[in-house]
Amino acid sequence: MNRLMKPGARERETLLNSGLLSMLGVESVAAMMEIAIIGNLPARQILFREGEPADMLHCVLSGYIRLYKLDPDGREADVELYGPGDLVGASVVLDGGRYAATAQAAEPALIARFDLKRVRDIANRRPDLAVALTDAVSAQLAKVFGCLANDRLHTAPQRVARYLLGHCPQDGKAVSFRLPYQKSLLAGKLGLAPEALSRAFSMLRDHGVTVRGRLVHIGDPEALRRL
Amino acid sequence: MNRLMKPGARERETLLNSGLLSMLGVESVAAMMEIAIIGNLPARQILFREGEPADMLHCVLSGYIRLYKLDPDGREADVELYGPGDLVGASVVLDGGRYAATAQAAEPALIARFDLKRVRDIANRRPDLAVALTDAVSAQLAKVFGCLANDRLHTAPQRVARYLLGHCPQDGKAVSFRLPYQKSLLAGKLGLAPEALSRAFSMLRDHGVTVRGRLVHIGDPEALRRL
DNA sequence: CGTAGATTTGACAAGGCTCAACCTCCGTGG
DNA sequence: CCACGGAGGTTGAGCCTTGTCAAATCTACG
Repeated sequence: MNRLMKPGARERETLLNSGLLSMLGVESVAAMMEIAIIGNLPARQILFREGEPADMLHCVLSGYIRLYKLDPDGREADVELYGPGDLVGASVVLDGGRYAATAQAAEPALIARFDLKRVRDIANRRPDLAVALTDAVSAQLAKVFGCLANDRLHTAPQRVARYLLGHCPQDGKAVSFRLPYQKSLLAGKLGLAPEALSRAFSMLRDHGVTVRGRLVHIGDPEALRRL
Repeated sequence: MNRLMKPGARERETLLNSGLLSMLGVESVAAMMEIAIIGNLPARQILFREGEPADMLHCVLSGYIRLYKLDPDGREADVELYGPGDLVGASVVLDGGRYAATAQAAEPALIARFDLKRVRDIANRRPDLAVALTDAVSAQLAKVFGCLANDRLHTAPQRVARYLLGHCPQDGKAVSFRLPYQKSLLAGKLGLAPEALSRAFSMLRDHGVTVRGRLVHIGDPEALRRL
């Protein structure tokens, strides 16, 4: 990890808007700020590995962090992709616990780190933090349930269509936007091989979806929804 | 729901050993006991449906509760299977939240219900409850991560082998045991069609696994692990 | 302008779902 | 006591989807 530091004005600002801190009272925010350490991760840097004793909680400030599990044979399966504001490693607020998966910076990223022991100390004193943590983890759980069901119920083109719809305004108008990360990352997030994602995109061409690089244009959101 | 009642001696005993209550101090246990309502569910009874406003937290005392999500077309995908001691619906300790999936008794079951508002009240006063909730939800999150990765990395026979190994003593000796529930439930839990589970079992016959009804015999756990 | 990395495409094979038939317990009622 | 019927489970056939490997392109950025 490069350049450890105390949060400066920029970082405090971002942290205040993060999923966790934004739910806290001023005193808990202050306590968390007190123990926050900002770190700058180069792309591909590992934050922690599956099975290691968990000693840190992380919050993404910018960039993306990929959470994945390894096969005995070395194959990887992504289980989550965290972006700005997300809590990483919340699956082990358990003390004495171990990380359930490996976390890696998918691109250069800025994160805040909190010593897990100290977080628990604060949580034991300040219920608002404990409750906010529960809420954060609950939300992640709900999201993963959705992902699991999505995997089991829908084909690749359907999953991609859903993903795209999730990034559209809900009115039925045509839209364009930029994918927030590489396609290979998106493929992993959706549980697909990159080739399958590519093929899914080309099938969606027949349904009004145009992709050039990271730029996506959706001609008819309603048509996508009908897939 | 049939026969609502205050917990009797039997139920208090079981509750005390549940994942959540066993981590609490005596006063929090008392507070939770105070608001617990015991309910008796016939098989197939729905506890709550996906999308409904969440107002209750549940804890399984006996039997199994299946958590699943529905497709627009009516197909179901199981996302979790809760047994005795497990917390159901923890994915929404969020206030104002909605249930993320539908919960149904897979067989006649006994459960404890807690009013979610009151649980939050207690959690706001007693950090040990808030922290215990976080731990419970974290553990579920870690489990689902495992499930998702398992789905994406392993074939049907491999998933079944892993499941069986998870129910063996870890020494390498041969063992027999009873499946805790029907095969169709197990299939859902593993993300398989019942036919696929059946075929997986028959492939595992070549690796020392014998299945008759719910009785499973594993001749050589080590061989299974090597799959 | 070149190179490393990212993406696409094609050919294949394997894996798992669906449908449909059959089988095996078991409990019920004649 | 036996036939019947239903639920759960197994088996077979065919098809669709997706992972894998290899090669061709493409793209970003130094």
